[in-house]
Amino acid sequence: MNRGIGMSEQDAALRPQTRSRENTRARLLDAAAQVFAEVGLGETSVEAICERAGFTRGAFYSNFESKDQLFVELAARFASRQVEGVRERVAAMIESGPDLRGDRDDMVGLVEALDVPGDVRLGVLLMSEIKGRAMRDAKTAEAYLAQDAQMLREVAQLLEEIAQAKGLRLALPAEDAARTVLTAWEGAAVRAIAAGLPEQALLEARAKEVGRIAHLIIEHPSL
Amino acid sequence: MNRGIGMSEQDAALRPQTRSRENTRARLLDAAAQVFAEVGLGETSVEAICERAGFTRGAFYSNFESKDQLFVELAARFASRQVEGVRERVAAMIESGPDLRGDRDDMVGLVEALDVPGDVRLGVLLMSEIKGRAMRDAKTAEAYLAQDAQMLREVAQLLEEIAQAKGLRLALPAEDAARTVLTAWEGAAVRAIAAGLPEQALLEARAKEVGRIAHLIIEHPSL
DNA sequence: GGAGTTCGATACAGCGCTGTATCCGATACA
DNA sequence: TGTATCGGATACAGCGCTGTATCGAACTCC
Repeated sequence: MNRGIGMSEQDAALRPQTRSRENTRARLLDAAAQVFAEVGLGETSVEAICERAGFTRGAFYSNFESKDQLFVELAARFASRQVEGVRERVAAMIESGPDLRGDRDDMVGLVEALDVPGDVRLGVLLMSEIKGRAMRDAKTAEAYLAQDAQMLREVAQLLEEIAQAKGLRLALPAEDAARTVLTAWEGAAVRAIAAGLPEQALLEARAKEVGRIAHLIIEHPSL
Repeated sequence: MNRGIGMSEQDAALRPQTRSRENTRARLLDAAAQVFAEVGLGETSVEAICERAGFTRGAFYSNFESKDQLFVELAARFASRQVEGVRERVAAMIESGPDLRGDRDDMVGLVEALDVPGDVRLGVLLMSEIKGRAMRDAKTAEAYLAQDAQMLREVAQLLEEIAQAKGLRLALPAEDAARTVLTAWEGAAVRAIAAGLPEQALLEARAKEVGRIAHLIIEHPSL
C-alpha cells in the first residue's frame, strides 16, 4: 500500500527518464548539501538527508556506506565544480582580454568570475563545513588542500594574465596575491552571512572587499 | 560508596581553596572548549564534556540549562578574552612606540600581539565553530559581530598609531586595513591547521602571511 | 513472458544521548 | 550540635538515530 509515498513531487518530472542509480545518488548528494548547509555536518542525520531527497534510509545505505563517506564524496564534487567553474570563467575573461578596461574593474570582474553559479550562501556554508572537517581529519584535509591549491593556481594565472595584458605589475608573487584575494573573498562572505545580508548584498560586499585588495596588489608601472 | 570518584586528580590541588560554583562552571567551560575544538560543536555530547571536566551530568545540568546555553556563554568568554588580550598587547606596543624599528617589523610585531597566550590551535578551532554557528543562528551572530567589530577597532587603532609614530601612511582607511589583516590572519591559521603544521610553524606561517599584507598596507610617504 | 538482478522500502534491534527526579554529603548558620 | 541549603552524584525513562536484515517491485535480457 501507499506505493510511491516518499517520492517527492518533483520526481514526477524526472521519472520518464532513466531513474538510474546515478540519479538517486545525485539527489541524495544535493539534499545532503542543503541539510549540511542549514544545520551543519554534525547536526545532520542520515534520516534528514533522505527525507529531503524524498527517499528512505534504505536508498541511502544502498548507495553510500555512511554519512562520512557521503560527505567526502560531496566535498569532492563540490570542490571539482568550484575549480571547474573558476577555470571556465578565468578562461572566458582572458579570452576577452582586449575588452578589459582598468585595473580596478578587472579585479571586480575577477570576483564575479569566482562566484560559481547557484546559491552562494549554500556554497559558503558548505565550504566552511569542509574546512572545519579538514582541520580535524587528515583525509579531508588532503582533499581540501588539493582543491585550494588548484584554486590558487587558477586565480594566480588570471592575475598574471591581466597584469600582463594591461602592462601592470603585481606587487606580490602571483600565488601570494591569489591567496590574499581568495582569503579575503571567503572572509567577506562569512561576515556577510553572519550579518544576515541577502544574496545580492553579499555579492556586493564581497566585490567591494576584493576590489580593495585588488588596488593594493596591482601596481601602476608609472609610479 | 565511591565518594570522590569522578573527581579528577588535579582537583586535589584545587580542593583546599573554595570549591565554589564558579570553579565548577569554569572547569566545565574549559572542558567544553577542548571538546568542541576536538570534534566540533555538533559532535560534542554533554556527557563528553562532563567526563573531560571530571564531573557527571548532574553537575552540568546544575550549572547550565543546555549545551547550547553553555556554548553561548563559552563563546562570550572566549570573545572577551580575545579582545582583552589584543587590547592589552596593543596598548603595550603603543607604549613602547619609540622602539619600533621599521614598518615590516612593526607589523610582524602586530601579529604576535594578536596571538592570545595559550593554545592557538584550540583558539582557531573554537573561533571557527563560533563563526559556523553565527552563520546559522542570529543570537550567536550578534555576539560574533560585536566581538569582531571590537577586534577591528583595536587593530585599526594600532595601525593608525604605528603609522603616525613612523611617519607612514596607510593605503586604506584604518578599519578596512584592519579587516584585511584580521581576515588574512585567520585564513592563514586555518590553512596551517589543515596542513597539520605544529604550533610553532603555524605561528610562523601566519606571521609571514600578515607581514605580506603589512607591506601592502603601509605606504612610504617618500614614494 | 519468464527468470534473474537490482534498487529502494519496510521492519527491527540496539545504543547513546538527553533531561529529570531523587538522593547524599558538605558547608553555613544558629 | 542540630537544622537548612546547596551542589553534585546516581538512577531512570524515553527518544531519535543508526545500521542491518528482509521483502517487494521494477527493469533487463534472453
